[in-house]
Amino acid sequence: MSLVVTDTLEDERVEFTADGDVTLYVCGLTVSDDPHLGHARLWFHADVLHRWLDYLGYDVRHVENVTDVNEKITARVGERDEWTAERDVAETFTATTFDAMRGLNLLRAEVYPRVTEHVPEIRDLVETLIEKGYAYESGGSVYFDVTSFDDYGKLSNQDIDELEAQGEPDERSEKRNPSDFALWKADGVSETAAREHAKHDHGDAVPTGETWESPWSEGRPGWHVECSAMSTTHLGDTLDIHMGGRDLVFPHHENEIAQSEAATGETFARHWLHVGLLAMEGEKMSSSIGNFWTVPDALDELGVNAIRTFYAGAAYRSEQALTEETIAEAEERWERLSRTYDRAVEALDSTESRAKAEDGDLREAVATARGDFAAAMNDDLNLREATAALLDLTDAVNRHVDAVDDESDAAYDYRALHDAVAAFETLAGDVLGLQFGSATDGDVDLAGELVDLVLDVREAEREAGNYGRADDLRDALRDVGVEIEDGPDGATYRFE
RNA sequence: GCCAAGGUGGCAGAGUCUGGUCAGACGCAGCGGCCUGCAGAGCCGCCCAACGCCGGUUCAAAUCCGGCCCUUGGCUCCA
Repeated sequence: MSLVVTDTLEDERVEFTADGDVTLYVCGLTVSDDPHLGHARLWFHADVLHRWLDYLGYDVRHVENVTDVNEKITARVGERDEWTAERDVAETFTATTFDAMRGLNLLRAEVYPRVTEHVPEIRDLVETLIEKGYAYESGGSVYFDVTSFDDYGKLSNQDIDELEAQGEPDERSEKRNPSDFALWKADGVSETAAREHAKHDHGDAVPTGETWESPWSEGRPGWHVECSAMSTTHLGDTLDIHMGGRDLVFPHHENEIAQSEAATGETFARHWLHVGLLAMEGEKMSSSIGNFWTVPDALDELGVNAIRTFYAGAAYRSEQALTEETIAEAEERWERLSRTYDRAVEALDSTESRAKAEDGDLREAVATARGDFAAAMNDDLNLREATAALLDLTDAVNRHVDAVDDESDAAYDYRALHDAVAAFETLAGDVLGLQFGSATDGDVDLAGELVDLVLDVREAEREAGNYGRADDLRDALRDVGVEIEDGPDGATYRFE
């Protein structure tokens, strides 16, 4: 059973194969603002792919770029007092991006290359393209001649003759063909661009951004060439997997292929995986239209596990709807997994747990869940099916624990529960990146002891028949985020 | 206008490559039951019902072919 993925270039499902190493390049993001849940969807799916490849035994070399040279970044210079240059803005949002990534429990990439660090490699690549006849200098800028690269359009099925002119009017006049794209741009950011993208009024002090020396002009790298230069620098001429948002297929990824393959003569990426966009109430999740939910806000409100469970609710290649309903569903699914995990661990630790007890149904359910999970993951990373396999296992665990609780002389099947817990930890934990168990820091320990005290009081009230008083205590605890559940062996609680 | 991805039950979301075994699994919402002082959690059962529209091919079409409608993304550096 091997991994099958949907490859945009082949336009079909293909079997993924690689020798021991896998190189994975992900088009990260432009650090011009706080990242939102749309960006995080790509990160999540790249992360789960990375985790699944790890699980399959590959050695994954994962690189994710950070674009820190951009008109939108420049446009924000001066918006805060400490933002005196493009780099200041970029540093602020690079930091919030890394915080967000850590908060989402993403595996670290091997490298997060930044454009500002790779200008020499970018210049070299542009020079190579000029030498080989694929690019030309014009007015201090350098453009890629799309008619010189026969395969141009193969990823997005674009026809050069059908494409409309790209770029500003003054840029178009410098180009040989309307669809030629810039590899190097003379001068800094234009005043119109800086004003257009700005969220504040620049007045007379319009920032122009950073510029670098080059054989053609003092200027800035083009918008597509950075990914070609950085991926090749860190992962070599041919990538195993290139991942990105579907909105980048054209022109960004198309242009990356043209630049890289023209320069090296090698296949740039063996597989192209594109993640569908996140739709928020029918609208694309984008900072430009205002319905904007940042990762830090979402982490505060929902927590990492509900967010990751939400993303696991739809295939990477499909669009996914972000609505109150779909978020609520994800929270329920996560709660169910988490509660069952806690219940299994508790049963495992209890004195009712026996090495010789045996529940054949539970043992079979664990094996089935593992098999179904792997089959779903290999089937183009079908995360909803994979999660369903885990939820089937929750049924079996709960049935087992219920059955034992109902009979005073029965015992938990230690071995089966141990297997079930291990399956949750490996598949939901390691592969899906969910984090079981509540925090165990000092604050929570103290809170737990206090809750126990309140529960003792409540139990006394219940025994005295003062149910109204008992319910008041339960409601009060819920108000501060502690959920009480009465069970056969007394009340248990969970921190929400 | 051109390119791309989609349109499946109340919601969400597989299946389309390889026509029949699947209109599947899981979850949410809803209904009934067990359990419970009540609630929650958990378990069991139910949920009559959906393949955008029109035509074609076929013994057989969600699936193949043709046309049309609609949504989203891209063609202005946006995951």
